[in-house]
Amino acid sequence: MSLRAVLLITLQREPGTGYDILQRFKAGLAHVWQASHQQLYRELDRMRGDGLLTCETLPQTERPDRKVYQLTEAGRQALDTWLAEPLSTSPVRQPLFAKFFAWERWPEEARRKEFTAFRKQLQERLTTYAAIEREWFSNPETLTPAQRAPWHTLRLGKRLTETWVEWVEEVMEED
Amino acid sequence: MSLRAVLLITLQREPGTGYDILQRFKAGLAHVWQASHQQLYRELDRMRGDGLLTCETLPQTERPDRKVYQLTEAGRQALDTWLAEPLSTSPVRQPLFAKFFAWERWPEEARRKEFTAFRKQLQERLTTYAAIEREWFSNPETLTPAQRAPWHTLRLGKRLTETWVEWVEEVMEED
DNA sequence: CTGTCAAATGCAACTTGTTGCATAAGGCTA
DNA sequence: TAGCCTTATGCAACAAGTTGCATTTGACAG
Repeated sequence: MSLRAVLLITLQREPGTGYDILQRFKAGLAHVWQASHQQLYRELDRMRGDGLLTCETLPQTERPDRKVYQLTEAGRQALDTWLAEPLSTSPVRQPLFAKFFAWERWPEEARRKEFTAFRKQLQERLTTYAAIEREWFSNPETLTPAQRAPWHTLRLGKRLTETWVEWVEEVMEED
Repeated sequence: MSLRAVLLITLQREPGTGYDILQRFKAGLAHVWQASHQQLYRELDRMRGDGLLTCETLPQTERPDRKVYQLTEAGRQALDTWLAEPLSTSPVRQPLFAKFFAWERWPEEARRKEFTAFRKQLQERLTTYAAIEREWFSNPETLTPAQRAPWHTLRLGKRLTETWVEWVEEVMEED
């Protein structure tokens, strides 16, 4: 259901095509949700089938046609219903932690590589966050509550990632 | 693949039945991996089919039979292969963040309820962590590296959860 | 002039995870 | 004595996510 909800949210803010949404996923929405183009196109078509979206095909010369999706009244209602009901907790799945539980069989070199690569990923993520913050939230005091909300999510993402980095570095140092 | 890996790890430490593993999942492994009994039984049977596990049926009077699974050599090898190769990054999926992106349509009351329930979950998680810490890691200095590793995962879990709690409280206060 | 990238869409097969239901016997509680 | 909990296993249908492949045109690099 959650992919649906995310699509309802982005299309409610602004109608668009599968490709558009993919770009949004790569930009600011990247720390909220990620999905492949296959998944998007399939889900959009299903949502249209379920009456949550309308689809308008804009023919283009020199390019494949664009299919612009837009919320219907049923779509807006579905979104409101989803917002109103509390989220269920998602199951814990931490493959990295699993490796820690097999410490004896985990070769030292592989371990080091894993930690290094992982820290690099985390630091790249921090760079991305910083870029988003600069571009969209340069002065947080002037934001409206609705604009402030996504800023909060970014702040948390940053703090969590920092916590991860500290931890990996501690583990690496000790190892 | 990761569920497989987790099963290989737990069964390598000690052979057991699907039900046993389910209990381990509820106890110390709960902050690493969670899965339903249906998933476990199905996966165990497939792994046996793939030659990673052997299965011995212990008949019990007055109870359904127990099927004790144990790693084969191929199973140990599969585990080592998995440990040696670096983990791929898992896609971001944060339904709560998604709601923040629909702030205007998210009714205040639903928001408050969500935050309160969420904070409660986080605090319960912290309680669980504390219990695990008391039971298994009461004096960390005396641990061997292999015992120390899962303790690290617990520490990170704790810190991340604390970060979440701080954040939710900030957001609640501001809202 | 060949290859790759970007724009734009999609199908098909597969794996993974969820939900609902089922069985069977003993113990415990109202 | 009826109903639920625990032990112990599973099937079947479905939903969600992944992987591999395919199409069309223009632009740009080597």
